[in-house]
Amino acid sequence: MHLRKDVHTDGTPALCASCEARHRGVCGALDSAQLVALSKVSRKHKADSGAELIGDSEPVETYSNVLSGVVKLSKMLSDGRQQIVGLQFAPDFLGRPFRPESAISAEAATDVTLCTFPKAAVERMMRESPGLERRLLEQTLKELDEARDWMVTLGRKTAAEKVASLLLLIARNIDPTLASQTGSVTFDLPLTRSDIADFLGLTIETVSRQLTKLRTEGVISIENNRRVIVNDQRRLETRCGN
Amino acid sequence: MHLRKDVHTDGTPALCASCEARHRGVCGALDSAQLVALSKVSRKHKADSGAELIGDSEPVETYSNVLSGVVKLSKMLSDGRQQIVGLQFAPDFLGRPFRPESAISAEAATDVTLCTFPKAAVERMMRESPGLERRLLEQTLKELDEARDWMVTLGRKTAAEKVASLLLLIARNIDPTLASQTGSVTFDLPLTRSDIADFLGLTIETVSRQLTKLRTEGVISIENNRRVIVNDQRRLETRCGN
DNA sequence: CGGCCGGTTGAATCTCTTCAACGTCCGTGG
DNA sequence: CCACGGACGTTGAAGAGATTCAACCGGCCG
Repeated sequence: MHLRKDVHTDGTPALCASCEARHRGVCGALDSAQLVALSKVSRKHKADSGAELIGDSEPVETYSNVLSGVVKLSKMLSDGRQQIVGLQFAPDFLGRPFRPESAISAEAATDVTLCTFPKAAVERMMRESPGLERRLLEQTLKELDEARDWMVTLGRKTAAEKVASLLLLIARNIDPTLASQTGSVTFDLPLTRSDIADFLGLTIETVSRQLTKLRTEGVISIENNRRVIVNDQRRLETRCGN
Repeated sequence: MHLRKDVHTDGTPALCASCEARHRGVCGALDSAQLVALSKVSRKHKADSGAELIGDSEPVETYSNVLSGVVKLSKMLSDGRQQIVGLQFAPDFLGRPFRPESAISAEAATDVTLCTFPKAAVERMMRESPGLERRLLEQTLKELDEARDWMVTLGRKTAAEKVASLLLLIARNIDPTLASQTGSVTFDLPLTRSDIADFLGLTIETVSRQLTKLRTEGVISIENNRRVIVNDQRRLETRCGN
């Protein structure tokens, strides 16, 4: 492993010292002085799995960075049908700039750690620091790319391909250090079968059947219904239809 | 109708004088001097229906504004299955900042008029003018909202609801002056049955059947396979599942 | 212990797809 | 001028894939 000087270390607030959002997240656009200012009004806190972070069409007074865990973004039709429209992993930015209220709801899929800022503070900083706006634009473009990728999955893939695609998506995001490995990966599913169904546009029964199919075919192993071992990522990739 | 002074009229380049993108599009963020500078390197031109505007994973040297017509954005799986992931109407901005190549392909769904700029010119202007970056962020957020809305349609709606949703989407975008009217709307479908199928994640046969169903039920009328008359927008809305 | 939640599995059902035939429009060329 | 072919669209019948409904299992908590 190659060691190098961390250019961000000097004068960094304690709160931010070990924060991933300062490197790969939006806070990476801020200098020490700005970090100090923002850290004064920010709050690091935990939320349990299932906690509602942003309610549908409810005024939002804060933005957050996801520091650990997984947040699911979802939309619902009036009759209760639900669709998860995105998953957020550390160090994603959570919130919808320029809108008083969100059109989607955000819920903790697992226990999560968040760093939460008042909306006004972030927006003031956006005006002062074009770099922050740039980062936000980049994150938004990334999310747009992901959303469009997922539209292909939803519209054109079979149930088997959908499930394989989701496993690969999670494997690649849950622990980014293992990203695009070729070998085996192990992780705890951050989603229930019901969540998975809502993300894939399927029913829980179909999800269950496809998972057991992948298991009996030796592509994955499952322990305790939640822990998944992808025996060979490449083999999983071939089942994604891409 | 209320008349008011157009604050943008002074010193505007001839090319931009009547351009919708100067009001509702990204160019609205630019002052006269910037418009003049940009107009010197921009080119207004037409493309026929079916023309490929941005190829999949092909380097992109330009950005464009859509001035008239409809552009479809699509992605394809390796075996040829296709999904349209977005439609762009005037005055949408076309292009993917910060990426040397696009992950999607853009094709003229109808005859279109574009105003095209060199990538470098826009990016320089983005650095000089935070307002432009802001506009771009807003457009990107709008596209993200639309993409997520469509994910619900793809994942959770029935074929009938999908077709109704698409008709409403087009009715609301094709002529924005008629937006959210309650009465009847008439327009030419900018998409073939095949395009519609690729946007909705269906087959052309299913699309055709659902359209005839809407027709026989009196919700819409169809002339020449392309011209659609929505007899009552509210009745169409009730069939969208939202 | 009993009930509930999350998950799995089986059988019947249904929606959408697939395959095939047919109709219309339109430009081309004999 | 009309015949031909292709692009686009509609319709019908058969088939597949996912859903629905139901039963069942194991773990957890009051």
